Amino acid sequence: MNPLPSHPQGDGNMPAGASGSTAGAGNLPTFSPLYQQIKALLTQSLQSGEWKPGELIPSEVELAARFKVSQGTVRKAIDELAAENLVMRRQGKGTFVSTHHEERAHFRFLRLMPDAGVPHHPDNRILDVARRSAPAEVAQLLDLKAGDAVIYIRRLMLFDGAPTILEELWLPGAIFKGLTAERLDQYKGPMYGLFESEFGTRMIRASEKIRAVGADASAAELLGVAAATPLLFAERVSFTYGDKAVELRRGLYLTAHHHYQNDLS
Amino acid sequence: MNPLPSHPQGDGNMPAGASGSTAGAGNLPTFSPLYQQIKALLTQSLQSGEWKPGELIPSEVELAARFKVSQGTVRKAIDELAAENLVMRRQGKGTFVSTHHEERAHFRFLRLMPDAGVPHHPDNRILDVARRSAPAEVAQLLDLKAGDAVIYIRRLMLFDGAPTILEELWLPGAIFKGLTAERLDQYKGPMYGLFESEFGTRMIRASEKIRAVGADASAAELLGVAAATPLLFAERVSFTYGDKAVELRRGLYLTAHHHYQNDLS
DNA sequence: TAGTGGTCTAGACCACTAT
DNA sequence: TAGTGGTCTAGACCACTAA
Repeated sequence: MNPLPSHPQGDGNMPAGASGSTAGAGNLPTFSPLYQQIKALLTQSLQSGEWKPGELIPSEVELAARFKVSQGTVRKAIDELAAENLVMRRQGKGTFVSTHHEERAHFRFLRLMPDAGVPHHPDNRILDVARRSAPAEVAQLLDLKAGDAVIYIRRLMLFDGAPTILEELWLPGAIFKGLTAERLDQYKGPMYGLFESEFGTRMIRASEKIRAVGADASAAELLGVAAATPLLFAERVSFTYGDKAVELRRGLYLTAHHHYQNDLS
Repeated sequence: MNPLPSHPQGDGNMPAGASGSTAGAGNLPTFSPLYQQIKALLTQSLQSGEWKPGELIPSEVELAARFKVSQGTVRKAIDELAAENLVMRRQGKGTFVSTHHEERAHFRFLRLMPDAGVPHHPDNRILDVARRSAPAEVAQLLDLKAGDAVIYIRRLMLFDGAPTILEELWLPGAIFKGLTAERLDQYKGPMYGLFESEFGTRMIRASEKIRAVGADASAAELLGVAAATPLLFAERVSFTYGDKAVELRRGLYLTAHHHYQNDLS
């Protein structure tokens, strides 16, 4: 069956043209190019878990047959997904669902780099895991209702043994049910990898606001610096498919021997 | 004349295929797809000033005829240039060379946003303009020799009347000959616009390293805060075509009512 | 109405990977 | 050798803009 709601194509001999198809007869009058509709369908399959992180998705020819469009149209849809880092193309092998269990993904969201030397993976020390009800401000940023259950995590990250990042995380309780300190302690690697594997929630985009602040007594002690030491403060909201917020993260970065790297273009 | 060094195409009836053409007979054995070669040629025309910022470039069909390739190949080349913000496509009108004289370009490189309200253009107050010889560190970042002539600029930027950014700039003297305090004072709008219009040097990419620091006496006074107030410190190196460094900028940002906005993907 | 970029198709061949 | 993504062509029609 054709999963596309009536796009103007007949026997396959007549080009469809760029006519943005309408959604059925008398339905929503949404117009969009065919490849965008294909892209949306592919995204749905990613979101639903039909194709899981790290897995191979069907080939372009197979998808073209399934959707009854040309390979070029499927290709353009996948091109955009690849540009958004949702999938990865590998010539000769196929197209794979992106995963946070890859070296290259690790440092795309960890922007703190050493001033000298090569980037290392930090050691994590979980300080706190607790189930709480969301404060108003947290609830608003996570698109929850104030008082909804959230999981609160506090951790210290050490680079080469030196405490460098102090982070607080708030996660929607409904999604991350059963996340305990033990599981966090056992887990090696980036937290987004755990979220993806254990909770089926893959972070795909984030928005950060960065400021400079002075260390309070608690942060100063944990980071091993004097009180009022200037720290970089980053507030991050992460989103999964459908622009759904799934994490609020507030980090204090010690930038004595590290810097936040950003490339503008 | 065919500006492409012998790509394997005959009478125009035989598809060229994806064979990366060699550069002439017995020349550099560099292989690259046709569209990448076209892209390089287009970039040359941008760099040389054949098409100036804001201007319309030739249409896809005209370029296809000029280079003796199909329109689809030209299209793919231009697609990449558009993705890199070197050109802007406008349906029905044509493809235009990007320019810093556009609203949308202003805030792509000015990442400091007000915590509340809409972004405003800052007022600039030039504090200092001087011709100097490049310190070793500056020379290294700008890919100059230590002692080479550089232009040093110091300025204060005010948002809604409040001093918020204190910046130092180092520019290669050879490129920005004749840049005076008067011209900087007279000029309204982003400095990159002036660089582009008056000096034919267009910034297209930048790399920033960000830290938190405490305000020294001088910065504190100019920004109207107490000494040791935490400030965000951003060191930026800007590049023009060919990854040539053309600016070193060091800014201190007061983040009491503003934040550095960054989107990760 | 003419010209531009935007979409879509169909078919060819290439480069790479695995069997 | 078969299958995958990558490149290239040729031609059609659509959406938008301006004269």
